[in-house]
Amino acid sequence: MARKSRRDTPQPGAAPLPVTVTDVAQRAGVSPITVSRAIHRPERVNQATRVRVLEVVREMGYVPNLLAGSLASSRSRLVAILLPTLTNSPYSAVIQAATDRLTEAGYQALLGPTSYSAEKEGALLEAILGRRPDALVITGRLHNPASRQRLLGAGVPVVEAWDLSAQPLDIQVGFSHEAAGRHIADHFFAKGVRRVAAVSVIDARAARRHGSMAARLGELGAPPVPVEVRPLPASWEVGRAGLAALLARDPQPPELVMCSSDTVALGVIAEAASRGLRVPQDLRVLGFGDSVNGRFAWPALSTVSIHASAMGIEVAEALLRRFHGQPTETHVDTGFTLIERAST
Amino acid sequence: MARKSRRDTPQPGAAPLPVTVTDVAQRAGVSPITVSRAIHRPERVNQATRVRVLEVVREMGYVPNLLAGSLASSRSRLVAILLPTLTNSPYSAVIQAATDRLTEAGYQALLGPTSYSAEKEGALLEAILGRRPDALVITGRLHNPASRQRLLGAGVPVVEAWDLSAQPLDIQVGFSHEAAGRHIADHFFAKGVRRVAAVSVIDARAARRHGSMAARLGELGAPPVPVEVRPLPASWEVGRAGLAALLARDPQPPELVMCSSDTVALGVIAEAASRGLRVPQDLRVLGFGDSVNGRFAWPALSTVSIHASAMGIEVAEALLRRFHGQPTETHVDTGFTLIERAST
DNA sequence: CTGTTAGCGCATTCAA
DNA sequence: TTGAATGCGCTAACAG
Repeated sequence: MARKSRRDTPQPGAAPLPVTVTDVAQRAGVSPITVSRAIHRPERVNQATRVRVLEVVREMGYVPNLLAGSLASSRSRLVAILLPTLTNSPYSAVIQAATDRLTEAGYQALLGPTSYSAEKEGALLEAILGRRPDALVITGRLHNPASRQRLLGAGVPVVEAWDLSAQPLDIQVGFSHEAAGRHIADHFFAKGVRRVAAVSVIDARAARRHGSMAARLGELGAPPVPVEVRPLPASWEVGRAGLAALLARDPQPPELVMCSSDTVALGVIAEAASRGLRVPQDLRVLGFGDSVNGRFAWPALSTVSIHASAMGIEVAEALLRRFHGQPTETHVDTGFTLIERAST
Repeated sequence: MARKSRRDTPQPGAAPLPVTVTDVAQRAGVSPITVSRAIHRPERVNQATRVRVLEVVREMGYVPNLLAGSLASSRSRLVAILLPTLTNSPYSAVIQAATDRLTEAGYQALLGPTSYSAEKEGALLEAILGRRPDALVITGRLHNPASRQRLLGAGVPVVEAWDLSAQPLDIQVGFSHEAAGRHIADHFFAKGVRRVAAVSVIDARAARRHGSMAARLGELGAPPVPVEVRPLPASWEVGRAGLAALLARDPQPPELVMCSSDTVALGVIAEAASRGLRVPQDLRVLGFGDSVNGRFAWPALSTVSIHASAMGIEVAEALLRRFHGQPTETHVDTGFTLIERAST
């Protein structure tokens, strides 16, 4: 025979069974569905009934089982967010903001770190899709192209956050690296800066930035931009060695060094200091990301801020609109801001 | 009448319904339970059957609905991890390691940022418990004491990660701030260091560390330890102002400045540099957390490393043991290591 | 080794 | 405004 309900014969020694709608309903003298409504659609329940039911809910410590609720309603109120890693993620501020907003709206974030082999990425995706999230947010890149296909087939809204690229899966929220590069060129050219160099780690996005900057400077008539590219990870050492290499090529320091990140920029500043070069008088330094300054209060680092909070909120808002059946734009540019501090 | 199955009359225009066990079972010519077993307990299924079923699974792109599975089995394979915030969390490395290990073992991490009002913390907990996690991991502190009660009542294993405190909820994995303080005292005293000062943000844990260090130094016969305590957040500025204040009190620099974090320590180093004090020749500087060096390759910062990865793995292992019904220690000390770099 | 039966806890649908 | 019946998709328990 099949199993009998665990609730039929309450074992004395057994662990206390979690309270269910039915338990609450019995105590309150109503049907289970009325309890459900009292919680989720209070306006559709008679005031007196509602008060009584909610009182029982409180005193019994009832916590609705969202697994059951999700299964029954086919809405999990779960938004899965893929990110490369929890530590040192440039996306964490975006994710934090998105999570906050989604939480307000009654959704929960399910975070999935993808920084494994492309093979394990598949397993992760499977595990995530198995929870039937109402949407997916991707930050960083998917290693496995098959994963993209799988997402498309899942019939779930997908937001790609951070940068705007050519092949959107569904919704994109981010900024344009090319626009950032051009903006930097225009800004400093207008200030009279001509001789510009770049120090960067090996990174396709960083390359798009300094590539666009160099191209724009070329259009404006500035001299070519020497670029020092060095292997990951981004560290102070990259900046130090980068500036050293630039100066080895040409002893006259550039007027501006554009860096692939704030961390690298700090290294450039350190190297400049050790050579007696004053920042910004002798050498301007531009970082990227505004990820360092807030934490370390370094006054001499200019940077490009990418509006992480605004971006996260846009991610959430776009999804909420989609959930509510409202029309959704597929391309949200949250822009960036060039922040000048003492160094420039 | 009650609703009819959505599957009864497949609407032509409707979204494609997700594949279910039943769909797979029919195609493979077996019963649903056999499909379930082929996936989760392959060893209990005939080789030929299994191969055939898994083939159908693949070709139909079947992704098991974990909501339904969890509901039926009362095991969600979800481990909820509470953390203060995603950004700049000192716990992120611990969480990353724990998540990795849990993922390997077939569990998923559900992250919940608690950095809201104590009131919202209750709502977050409710939302999390509603997913019926198999365990909870807490990093940082719960704002609301009522939350602790709620957790105890939930009948779910709880791990408190990071530090060892007096009142364990269930399992604790971490290190002792007092032991760290004493270790620092013993270590530097043995090296002949006597005049020690501390710069710290307002933080109970940091206070436990420098308090223990000062007490131990007192026992050893060293002079009293002046302490500069400043408001959060921890920044370079704290370290700069802290050292300046110490030197204002006593122009002769201490032999060692113990800082509440690496960030603060970098500020002390910067301030020392600006005053022409050599680190470590004139002044040794000790940070805490080893959170900065890996990213910024700063060679002159000694620190206390708290073994975040090991800690995260211990968190996961403790839970896995508990899940498997094995005896669980309630107090795992993952220790710390004093890392000396050029600055000391 | 495989199948049958029933139930996990809730929300949807329809009826009263 | 409230309730009854039923199904969401899966797995535990037992029978064969």
